[in-house]
Amino acid sequence: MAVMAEVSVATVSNVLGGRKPVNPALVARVEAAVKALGYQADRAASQLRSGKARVIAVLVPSLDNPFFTSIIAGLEQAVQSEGYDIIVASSNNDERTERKRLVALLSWRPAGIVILPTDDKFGARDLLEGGEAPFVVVDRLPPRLVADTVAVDNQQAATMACEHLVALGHRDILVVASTLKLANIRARLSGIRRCFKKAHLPEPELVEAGLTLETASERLATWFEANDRPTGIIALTNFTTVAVIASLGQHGLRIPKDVSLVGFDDYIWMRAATPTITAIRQPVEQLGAQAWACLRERIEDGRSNNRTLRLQCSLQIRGSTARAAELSKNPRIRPKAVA
Amino acid sequence: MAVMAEVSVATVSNVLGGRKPVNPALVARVEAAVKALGYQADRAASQLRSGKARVIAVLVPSLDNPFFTSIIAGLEQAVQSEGYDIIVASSNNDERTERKRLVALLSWRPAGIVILPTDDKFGARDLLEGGEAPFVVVDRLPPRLVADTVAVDNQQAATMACEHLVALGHRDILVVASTLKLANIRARLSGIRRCFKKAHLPEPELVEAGLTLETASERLATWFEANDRPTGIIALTNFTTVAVIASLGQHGLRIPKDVSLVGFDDYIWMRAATPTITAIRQPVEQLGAQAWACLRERIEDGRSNNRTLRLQCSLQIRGSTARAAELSKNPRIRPKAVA
DNA sequence: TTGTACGCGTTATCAG
DNA sequence: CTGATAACGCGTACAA
Repeated sequence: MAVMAEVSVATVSNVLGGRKPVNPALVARVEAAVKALGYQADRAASQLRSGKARVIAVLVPSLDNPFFTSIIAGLEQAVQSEGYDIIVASSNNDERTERKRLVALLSWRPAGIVILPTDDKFGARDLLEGGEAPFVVVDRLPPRLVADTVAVDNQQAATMACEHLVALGHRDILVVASTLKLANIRARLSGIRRCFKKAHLPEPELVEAGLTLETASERLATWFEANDRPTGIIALTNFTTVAVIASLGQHGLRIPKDVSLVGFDDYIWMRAATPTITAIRQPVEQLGAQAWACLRERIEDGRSNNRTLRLQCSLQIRGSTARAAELSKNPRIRPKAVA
Repeated sequence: MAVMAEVSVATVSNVLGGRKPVNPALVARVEAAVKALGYQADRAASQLRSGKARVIAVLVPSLDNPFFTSIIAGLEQAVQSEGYDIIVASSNNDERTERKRLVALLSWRPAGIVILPTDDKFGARDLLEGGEAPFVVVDRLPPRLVADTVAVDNQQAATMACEHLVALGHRDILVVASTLKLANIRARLSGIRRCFKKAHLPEPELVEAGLTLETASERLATWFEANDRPTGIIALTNFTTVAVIASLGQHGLRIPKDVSLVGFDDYIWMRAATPTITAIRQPVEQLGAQAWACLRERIEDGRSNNRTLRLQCSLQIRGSTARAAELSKNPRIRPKAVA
C-alpha cells in the first residue's frame, strides 16, 4: 500500500486517520492507491496499537424478542454514524450463559458495553465493575444499582394504563404479570396499586402467568374458572398480552364488549387485530439511542458521575378498551370455558 | 500475567491455547494467575498475530423485522458454541447504506460474512467476491447468483398455501404481495400460478401493497372497492398479512366467515388472534444455523464448491381458513367500506 | 518441556 | 509537513 503510493506508512496512516495534516499531492497519491487496492486499515491492528476499540458489545437476554432487538436497532443506528460497530450476544435468559457470553465479549476490549441483564441479581455485575470499559445497564435494572442506567418509567407506564381503565369506569381489574421476579414487573404492579389507592379501590386481582404461552394459557384458564369475570385487564408484558387475548378468545369473552384490555408494548399487529389493541408503548429505539449517549459521554467526554435515565412510555388508545357502563349485561358470572 | 505465574509468555499462550502440552504444575500456576487477574487473551492481538478472526459479520436489511432478527438468533446460537462472535449491522433497506456498512464490516477481517441483501441487484456483490472472506447470501437471493446460498423454497411455500385454499374449495383467490421487485416474492407468486394452472383456474388476482402499513391499507381499500370480493386471500409477507387483517376488519369482512386467509411467516400473535391465523411458517432459526454450517465448511474444512441450500416451509393450519362452501351467503357482492 | 525472539499492521513519537 | 522506527499483545518457530 505504502509502496504503491510511494509514501511512507506513516503518511498513509495520517491520510486515512486524518489526525495530522498532509500535503494535498500526497493525499491524492494515497487516495488513488486506496481506491486501486480497495485498501482499508485492519481494525485489529489499529485497535492493538491505539488502544481504542470503536466497537460496542451488546448482551441481551434473547434475540427472539422484538423488544430487545428493537433496542439493538436503535443502538446500531446511533453508533454506526460515529464509526462504531456492535458485537451482539444473547444470554438466552440464562445466568450461566450470560456470564460466559460476557466474558467472550470482554475479550474484544470493547469501548463500551450495553447489557440487559437476564434478571435482577445481575450476577455478571462483578465482571463489569472490575473492568476498564464503561457500561450501561438497560431495561432490567437490579434494585438500587449504582451505575449508568437507561430504562423506562415502569411505574408511570402502568399507572397510565390503570388510570385509563379507571376513567372508563372499570373497578374489577385483573392484572396479568409474567413473573414478579423481575423488578420492572414489580414496578409496573406498584404503579397499578398506586392508581388503585388513589381511586380508593381494593387490591387488584393478579395472575402470574409465567414465561411461555402454554403456562400462561393454563394459569389464565385456571383463574377464569375459579374467579368472577373482571371488566378490565392489564397485561404487563407483550407476551402476556398475547396470552390474554388467546385466553379470552378460548373462553368466549369478547373484547371490549365483555372485557376491556390494555396491553404492554406496541406492535404493528395490535393496530390490525380485531379489535385494535390499546397498549402501552415503550420508546424502544430511544432506549438504544440513549444507551449509546450514555456510553459516548464516558468514552469521549470522560464523564464520571452516574447517569440514571428514565424514559416515559405513552398510552396508545385503540379499540380494546371501552366504558365499563357499556359492557354486555351479564356481569360477575363465570364464563364457560370453550374447549 | 506471565510474571505473576512465574512462567514465560509462551507457556501462558500454550496453556490458554491448548496447542502444546504443558507441565501440569505450570498449568496450575498459570490457571491460578488467570483466575486472580481475570486475564483473557486480547482478541485483537490474537487475531493480528494468527490471522484468524473468530468473528462472523452479519448484514441484514433491518433489525426491526423479527424475521431477520430470528435468523440472527439462530446464527448466534450456532457460532457461539464454537467460540465465534457476531458483529451485526443493518443496511436499513438502503443500497448505499448496505455498501457503507459492508465496508465497515470488512475492515474487521471477519472469518466469514452472512449477508441478506436489501434487493435483487445485490450491489454489494463486488465487495464480497473480490475479498478473502467466505460469504453466504441468505433469503433475498439475486436470480442466478453463483455463491453459497441459503434460503427457503418460496415457490413450494406459496404452492402449499394455495393448494390448501383450493382444497377447501376456493376459486376466487386474491394474492397480496409487498413488491414484485424482490425475487422471492416473485417466486411465491409463481408458486401460486403453478397451483392455479394445475387446478385449471384462471390467473389469480394480485395486489402489490407496498412496504408500509399505510400504502398497503390504501391499495387494499382501493382494490376492495373496485373489485368483487374474493373467497380466499394469500398474503405473501408478514407485513401484508397484518395489512390484510386490518383491511378486512375495516371493510367489515369477517375471517373466515366471509373470506379465508393464509398469512406468511408464523408469529406468536397469530396463535392468539381471533380467529387464529393459518400461516406459512419459515424455518427462521434453521436459516441462521445453516448459514453458519455453510461458512464453517469453508473456514475449517476448506470446501470450495458452492452450496445452495433450500429449506422447506410448513403450513400451520388454524382458524382463518374455512371451506368455501361454508361462506356467508352473500357472494361476489362488493362490501361497503366502514370508515 | 520451556524460554527467547521475532513479526503481524497499525499508530505514536520524534528527528529531520 | 514527512519519514523512520518503536511498540501494542499475542502466536509461533527455533533454540536450549
